[in-house]
Amino acid sequence: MNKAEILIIDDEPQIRKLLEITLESNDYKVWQAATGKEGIIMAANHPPELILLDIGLPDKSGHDVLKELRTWYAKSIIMLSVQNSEADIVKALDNGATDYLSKPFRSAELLARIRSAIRRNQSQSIETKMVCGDLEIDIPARTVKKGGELLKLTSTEFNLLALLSINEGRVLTHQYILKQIWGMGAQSETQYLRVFIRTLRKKIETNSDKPEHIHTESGVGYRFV
Amino acid sequence: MNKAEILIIDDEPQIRKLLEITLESNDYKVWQAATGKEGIIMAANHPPELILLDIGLPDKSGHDVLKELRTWYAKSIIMLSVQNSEADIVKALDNGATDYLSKPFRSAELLARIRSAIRRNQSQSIETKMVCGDLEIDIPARTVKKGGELLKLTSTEFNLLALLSINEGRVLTHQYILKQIWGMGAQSETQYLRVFIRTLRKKIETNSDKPEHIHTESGVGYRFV
DNA sequence: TCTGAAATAATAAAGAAATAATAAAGAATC
DNA sequence: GATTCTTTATTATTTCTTTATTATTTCAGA
Repeated sequence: MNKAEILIIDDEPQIRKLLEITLESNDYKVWQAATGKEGIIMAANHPPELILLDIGLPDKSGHDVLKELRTWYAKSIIMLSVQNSEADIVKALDNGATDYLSKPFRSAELLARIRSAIRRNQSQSIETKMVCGDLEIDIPARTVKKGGELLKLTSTEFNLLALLSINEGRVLTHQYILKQIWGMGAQSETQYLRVFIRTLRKKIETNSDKPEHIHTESGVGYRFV
Repeated sequence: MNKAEILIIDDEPQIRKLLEITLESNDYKVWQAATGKEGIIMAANHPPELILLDIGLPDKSGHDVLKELRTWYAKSIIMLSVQNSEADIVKALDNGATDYLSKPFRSAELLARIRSAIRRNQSQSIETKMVCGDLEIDIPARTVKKGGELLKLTSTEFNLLALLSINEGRVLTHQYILKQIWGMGAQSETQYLRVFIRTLRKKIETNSDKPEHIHTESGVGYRFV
């Protein structure tokens, strides 16, 4: 089996060294970047299985790097920060971080979180066929069945449903959904999204006035259940 | 197992004596300093697991000692204050104190606070998914479950609960919470906070008249337990 | 340690603002 | 030409903010 590749983006050499030793001795392949810019380039050239990203970078804040990465990088990103910056956590997680770890950290905990994050990457690609109540979604075949009967969805509708269902249970922000489905330019076109959510609900919900699958989180986004 | 070491910085000999007796009989190793200056030197030479710091010191104010310690000392600092000094307490918490106790204090409460503070030293990383009694808070997914059932919180309610729960056991001052959730401009809008605490309690507490999770610290702030 | 005034907190409720749902018509695409 | 997408306008809903009232806590003085 191939070693899973992990990219470390952190400006402190001793932290990078510590992470490198810990990770390589646990059979990961490690890549390193000292600045946000460098990290983004490395991730683009050679997308790793997981990124460890420090919040306090010299060139640009880790939050900005996170946002930039999240425009195209879908796998796990674990944020690292110094102690006592709880306010950063909610922000980072809102911007799409997978998890969060405060420095200094115990290596057992680091490894546990990395395993969990990588497992999540994989489950994303494995569970391509899912059953949610009366709904059956088959992503490779691009089909959706409700109560055994095939539904007719447009391409965009299907992409939207697939995105939501892969992230079952978690809230996806409007921004994130728009970026994923319509690309960078559409991030503020919330109205698009509403219209498509409407047509989707009409098709997949038994009663579209009382949606069971697609829940609205006012001010934030939508959640598939 | 080693005894945890606690440094007391207080000018009143009878208080030091009382603390010494209480703590040593509970299996802590106690160090003592009568002035701020002395305390800083002792802490530097031999960093303890926890510092108990009196706000009213003769040579320099406890606030200054706190600030100086916080430039390098990351572990817990519990402030001791006389009664009727909310302003001091708020100031101390905003300067990075872990907790506070008003003199005279009951020894059971002292010991409970010390245990909680020392526990926090040890688990330095912040959990993004936490279980508190019947509550389950998952920050990345933005979900809260009570007794296994999903609760419906608004965006602001969730942010508030996330902030409180990340700082479990600590008192967060009104000012701090307002700044974190509503931004700089809202620091004096204490009434906002009360209204949101109210709606949160209604949703997460079994009996909102007797809140188990969100405790009020009158004149100071709130504490999540 | 009790008591009452003052400060602080909790609560309810209504009005304002922000956000979301919906319908429907015009553009673009296949 | 039918389907799908985008835009606009309107209505509905949710959330936030403010105000007023009541309850609780704190603390000084007896």
